[in-house]
Amino acid sequence: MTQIKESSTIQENKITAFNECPVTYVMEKIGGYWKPIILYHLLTGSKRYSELKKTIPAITEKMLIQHLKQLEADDLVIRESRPVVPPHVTYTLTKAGMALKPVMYTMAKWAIEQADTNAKFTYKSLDDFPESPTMLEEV
Amino acid sequence: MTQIKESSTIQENKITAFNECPVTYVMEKIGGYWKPIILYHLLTGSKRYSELKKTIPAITEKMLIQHLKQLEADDLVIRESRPVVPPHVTYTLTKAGMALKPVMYTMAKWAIEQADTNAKFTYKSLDDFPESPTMLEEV
DNA sequence: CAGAATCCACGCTGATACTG
DNA sequence: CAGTATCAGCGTGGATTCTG
Repeated sequence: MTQIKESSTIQENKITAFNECPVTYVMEKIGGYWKPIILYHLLTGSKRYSELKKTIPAITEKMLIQHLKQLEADDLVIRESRPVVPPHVTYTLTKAGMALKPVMYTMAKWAIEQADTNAKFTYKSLDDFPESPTMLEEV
Repeated sequence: MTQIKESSTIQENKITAFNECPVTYVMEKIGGYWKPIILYHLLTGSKRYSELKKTIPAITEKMLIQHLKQLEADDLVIRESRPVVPPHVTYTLTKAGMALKPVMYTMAKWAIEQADTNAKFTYKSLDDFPESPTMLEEV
């Protein structure tokens, strides 16, 4: 799954920025084309692998698996597999993953404010965002 | 300065995610190793090019210029150059750039909460974050 | 059903050298 | 002082094929 080499200058700088800048830290966790979308869908509750694939048709299996693995390694999601035939795997957000909700909400709010004239964001709008009473209070 | 080709599948998907997902939209604006750091320093007020370079020693000139140009193209910073010798160029945040403050604050807060045991983030902590009375209220 | 493995193209980043 | 130009390396994402 495309291992990351630990050497090389670019990784050095990545790690440096990662350690120095909390914003970069967040980017590393939820960056990439698909991670926000995956997280978004998991915010509404646990999902099976096939459900995620169905909900995000454009994503390739490799990308879905890869990002899910990264999210799992980052302790943002929990993978539960039942050793049955056919396989049954569900993905659930951890507490840290749930705590991302206000972060993503804040980002989404800014994005929509800045780009409201363009009427973009067919995928997610603030209205689509999963409701949570604690979501705004905790910010 | 490394033009982006408008074709290719990867850019297609990038644009798709960009249009569909506001979180990705934000990432595109403030993503990259250095942009958050640059923005962070500009949050404290306008800076000259040489000041930025001095404050962020690890960055190469190319990366600094490149990211500043992108930030300018994204209407996050304003570049003001005085046609004198020696050149005098200052960079200032736009309103949209200033509006990123609560976004970055929220992200930083999450990052620090998740990683507090590691005592990371020598560069920025919540204490270092520029104070602003409107910052928390608007969120 | 839920992956794993391989191959390859693209663009980002960095190093170095040069300029008005 | 404030940039530009060029070159090369690396990692990421995509397409395809295969498996328990």
